[in-house]
Amino acid sequence: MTASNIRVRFAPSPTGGLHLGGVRTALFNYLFAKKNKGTFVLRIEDTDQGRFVPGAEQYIVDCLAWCGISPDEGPHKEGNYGPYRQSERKSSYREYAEMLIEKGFAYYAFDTPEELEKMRETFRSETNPSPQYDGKIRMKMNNSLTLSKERVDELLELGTPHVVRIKMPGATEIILRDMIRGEIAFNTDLVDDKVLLKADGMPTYHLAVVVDDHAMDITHAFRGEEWLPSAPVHLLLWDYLGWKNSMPEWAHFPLILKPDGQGKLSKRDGDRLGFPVFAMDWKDPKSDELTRGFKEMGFLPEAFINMLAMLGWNDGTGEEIFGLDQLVERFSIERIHKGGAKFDFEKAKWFNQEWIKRSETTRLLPLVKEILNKNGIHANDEVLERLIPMVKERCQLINDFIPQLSYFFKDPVEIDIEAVQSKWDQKKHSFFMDWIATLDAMESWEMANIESAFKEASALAGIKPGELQLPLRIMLVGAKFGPTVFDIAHQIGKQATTRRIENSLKLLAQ
RNA sequence: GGCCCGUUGGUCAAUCGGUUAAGACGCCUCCCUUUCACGGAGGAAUGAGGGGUUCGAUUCCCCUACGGGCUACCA
Repeated sequence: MTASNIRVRFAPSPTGGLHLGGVRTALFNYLFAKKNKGTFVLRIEDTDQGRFVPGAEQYIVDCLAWCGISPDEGPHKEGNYGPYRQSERKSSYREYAEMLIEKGFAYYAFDTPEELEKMRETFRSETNPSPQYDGKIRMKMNNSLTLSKERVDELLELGTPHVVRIKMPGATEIILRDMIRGEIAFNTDLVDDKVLLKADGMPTYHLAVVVDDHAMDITHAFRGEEWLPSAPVHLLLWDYLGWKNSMPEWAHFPLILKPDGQGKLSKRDGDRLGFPVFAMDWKDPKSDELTRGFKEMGFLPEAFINMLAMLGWNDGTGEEIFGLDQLVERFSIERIHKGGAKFDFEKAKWFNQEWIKRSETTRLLPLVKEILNKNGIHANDEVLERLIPMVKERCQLINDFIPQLSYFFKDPVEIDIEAVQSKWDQKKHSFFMDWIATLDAMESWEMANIESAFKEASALAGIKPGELQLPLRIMLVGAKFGPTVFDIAHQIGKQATTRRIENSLKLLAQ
């Protein structure tokens, strides 16, 4: 087990809740790193102060921890490549931007936002709805390519706001080799002069990703498909900066799409369709708006991760239930799909149910206990150890343990009396009256005894036991669900059993 | 509009030129159970369209259609 020099990173922006797609990108990075005995780095891309949201970084760290895919290095776990926040690396970017200018691969641009808007307006047309700052128009703009050296120096000296743009070469074909998609060719004539360094001195993603991937010795750069169009810029930068030989291998992951309609999955879809999109609850610090997460909705992290891994990847065997260790063992970038996958919440819940079914009681107990506590039911471990195995296969979500377990602790409030009323008669009433008396006299409260007493009494009354079981269930549980009735009676005890029967008999008598 | 990526049942998907085109979710039927669930047995449902290449295309190529992404001093 020797450590390799494989290094990958997950590089989110701390702008809000951590989205499904983000977690999957992190997961695939993690799996690849672990599979290859490499290092998984977390880098915070907080270069946009306008979108920075306090608390979002800690939230990301917490989400990854919940999922069991914590980074080996990051802002909260220092390694040899820190700092891991781009805002703290700010000073390093400008020198690279200037190096590019010196080499003639980039230039200063002094155009104001208004001038840029004006440019877009004047060049906008039917055939060109979004004009770019590119090779065709850069000579018409306010930059160090069009201004005299003296004027540029003067402007810089005056502290005039400016950006640095890459000077895209003309008529060049750039080829990206993608581990999933193979070779993809781009024509540089069609790519614009992207801003590399913003007026506030912060780099854009384009510069930062290259500088930092290089600085952090990243060997494999994986990200979402939305980055494909700007890949030629990144490729060029690796070349221009003189690092071509150490450029990482690339892979662009397919997107996770909306279950209905089209487009990539967004937080709004979750709100609209009633399922979570974020890993954990996220409370926006500005609006105080709370967005529900998979964790709080009752998902096991094992299931969440498993479901995510199978969205856009599989190992070809047809097996679907994998723990993190198995995923690490079987994972391969090459088997990731090219096409996007629509998110299916029903399937997600199925994964969770499978994991609940397979989980040991000791795994489930603290989670069940917590959720019960929140709902005013304080059960001790001993009781829960008996009860959880009885109901767990009926639960898709951890939260389902509430209805499945609460009648063991509290008499049902809502009793589906209508379910028995239509077939109710005096004979059945007498049966239950008699049976209560029998129960009362019973000295050993064991399930077998309860059941045999029930069968004997029903034979005596001349009613099929089956016809009496449903009423009994309604009396004890309040509705048509739950394990064997005699099991329930046994668990809740003699007192509760007779009390619940009596209460229901009163209701039926009305 | 341009550029790029994609397209096997409703959804997730296997197949890497020759299969009755797996499997899973969901749906339906039945069995187990006079509850619900689990479990078991079945069922309906798929290669976007058109050209090639080939003895043979879901698989390779081209075109079209459709879907998606990008087209910010956001990532």
